[in-house]
Amino acid sequence: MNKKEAIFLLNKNGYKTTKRRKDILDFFANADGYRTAKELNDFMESRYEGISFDTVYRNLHLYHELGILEGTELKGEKHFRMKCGDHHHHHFICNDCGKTKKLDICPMDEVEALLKNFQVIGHKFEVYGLCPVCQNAS
Amino acid sequence: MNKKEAIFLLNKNGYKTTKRRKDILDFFANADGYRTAKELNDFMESRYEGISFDTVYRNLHLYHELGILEGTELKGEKHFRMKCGDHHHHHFICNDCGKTKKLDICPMDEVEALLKNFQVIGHKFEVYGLCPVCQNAS
DNA sequence: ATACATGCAAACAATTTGCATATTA
DNA sequence: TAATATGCAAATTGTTTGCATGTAT
Repeated sequence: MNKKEAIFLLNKNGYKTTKRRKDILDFFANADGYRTAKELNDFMESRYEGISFDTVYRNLHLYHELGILEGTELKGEKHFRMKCGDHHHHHFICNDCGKTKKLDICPMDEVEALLKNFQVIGHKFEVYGLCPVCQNAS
Repeated sequence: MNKKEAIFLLNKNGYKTTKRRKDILDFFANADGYRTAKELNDFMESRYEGISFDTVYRNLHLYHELGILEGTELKGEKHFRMKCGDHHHHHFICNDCGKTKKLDICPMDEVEALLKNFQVIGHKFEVYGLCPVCQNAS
């Protein structure tokens, strides 16, 4: 997902492209990894005098609903990143900077065979650690 | 982990075995799956007039710290279950009842090969869906 | 012009803390 | 009895809502 596609999705669903919404997309486009509502709000505060947390939350929720962002829970906090929608995959996620690396492995084929009488609806596979950059920093 | 081992761990670390703590262990021993703080509190309220949420939270936190319980985020809420400590594995988790089925597959061997310059610290692999019982119920 | 978006304030929910009292070892 | 656990009330944090005003289409 990139900014242009996201704006198309917004308009298609009857939502307006405001300056704030575009800046939120810029933030995630540059982030290249998982970010919290707080981090986004800090960024937005640096651009707008008196922006409020509700705008941040409302738009995070909207973007998540529209499939522009995907969310996960890291270290007890909700994190979001731009959804990468090409094909199914999982991520390595850096504990320090939140950046991600795509993992082109999915264990579900093997697993489904073990779950004959169970209805599988979804799954989560995430690997955590330190990326090369953050290893050197610490 | 069973109740006896948990109490041993409590004492070993200088914590006392109160009636409430034993009941919390009973709750998780019978649950056989993931439960929320709210569900535990409801159970405790049925046994104690005027028990307070802080006792529940404090003990969940303590048990988690001691490795008696393990936690995960399901449907936006923190859930806990008795830790099963024999050998490394993952779980199928029923979206309805929270019960789990052990999955004796771990995809990490394959994955580590992809992460040569990354320091892997942990991982999460969970499968969600409906167990046979809950499929019939709905 | 109309409908949607935002800021503000307030509400709400989940979780944590300080302190006096009660309980365990 | 000495140290830990609990209940209560209040504080903290994260998130959501109603409403008047502002802005995009």
